[in-house]
Amino acid sequence: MPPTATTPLGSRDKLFAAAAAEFAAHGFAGANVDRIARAAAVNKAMIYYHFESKAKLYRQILCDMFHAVGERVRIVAGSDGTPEDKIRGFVEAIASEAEARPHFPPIWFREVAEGGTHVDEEVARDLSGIVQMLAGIIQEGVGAGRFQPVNPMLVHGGIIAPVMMFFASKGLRERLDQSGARIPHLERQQVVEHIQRVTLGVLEGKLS
Amino acid sequence: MPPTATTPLGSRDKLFAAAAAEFAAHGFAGANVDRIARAAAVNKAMIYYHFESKAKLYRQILCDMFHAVGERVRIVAGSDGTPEDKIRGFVEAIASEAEARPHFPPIWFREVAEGGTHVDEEVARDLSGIVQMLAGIIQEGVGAGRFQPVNPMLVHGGIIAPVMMFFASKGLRERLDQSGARIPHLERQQVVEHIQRVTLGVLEGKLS
DNA sequence: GTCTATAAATAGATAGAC
DNA sequence: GTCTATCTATTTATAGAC
Repeated sequence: MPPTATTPLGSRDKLFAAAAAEFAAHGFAGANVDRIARAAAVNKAMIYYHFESKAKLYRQILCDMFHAVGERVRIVAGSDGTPEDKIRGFVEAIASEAEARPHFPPIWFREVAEGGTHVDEEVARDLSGIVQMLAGIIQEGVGAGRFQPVNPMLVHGGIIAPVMMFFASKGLRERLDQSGARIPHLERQQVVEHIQRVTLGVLEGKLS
Repeated sequence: MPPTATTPLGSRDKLFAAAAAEFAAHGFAGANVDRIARAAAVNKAMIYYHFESKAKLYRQILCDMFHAVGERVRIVAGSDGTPEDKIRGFVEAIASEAEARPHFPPIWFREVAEGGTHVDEEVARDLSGIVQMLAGIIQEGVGAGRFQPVNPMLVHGGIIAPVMMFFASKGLRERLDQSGARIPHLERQQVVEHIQRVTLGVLEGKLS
């Protein structure tokens, strides 16, 4: 049972949240269970009581992350809007999931860098499901004569990569700012709208 | 003196190459100096002889990486092609640097995820220099009446993110393939040309 | 469910011979 | 420049009391 306004966070949930932040900031290998326990204000032994090991805890977080994104995308793909609406909805879904779980973009970047070492069958299904659903939206648009056929992986990369990069690089951009680098500022809404427009432009064949 | 066809790799260069691969695969914290030494077929103590510490070795690799990319981009920005040529050249430069140094995309993703913890002043200069040069190319195109003014960071993210993602996710895509996920295949050239076309479309105002 | 104390393994780093 | 042996700190994990 997830915590609500009336049920305070139990030790399990507090550890889960602290671990997500720790893994995002330091990666799997760099994450420290003592630090997780301290941040959660829960005894370290509780990690092993609830999650069995650092690795299983990490996998749990990965699973939760991609399951949530998959569900969110499923709603968009299954809605009754136009293909254009669904593309916009897909971009917005990824962005708002990234915002709701700040650990999502950094953990995903690290997982990509690591070649998906920790990606088990369940996560793999969620991941490919997301691509399949995007491919379905494109197919729908093509069938309706509104989209050009474009390799779904090109479209996928054109959305996921910059959205994740925007959120994951927040810390680095601030750091560069303080180093005196005059990097133009970016706003969330600006980025989302840009990617929506570009993706639709690609699919509607405005670039040829 | 860098190694050439006639000068075989010294222990320093062998360690450098092995370390780059190790950091790419496991991250800074996850990298293991014993493994680096073994992969380089060089004694572990030589790491400390040549580089002083694991951290300094890592910074050296970061520096080298961004310095090379910066130089490459400088050549493109300073060439005498049209702004369109330079945009295409910029994309190609990033892609071919990523290909020449397979450790570049994964290390960069990890560094972004970590908020640039290991980014020192020198690397910060190279990084912001790359953005400035891209901004300069855009400005040039705007001045010539060929480009619309677009926030350089939007353009930058639209290039760097998907190019890095394409190269960094190679291992993960293979992994998903073997998990039975039917993910469409992507070819390097296809990706580069797509991003070139999209970026020019954005700058030439084809999307409004 | 929670906590203390500690086992057991790993890994960064160095001394010192050659 | 290279190598062996080793020191030391860190860290995952568990046993066992409450």
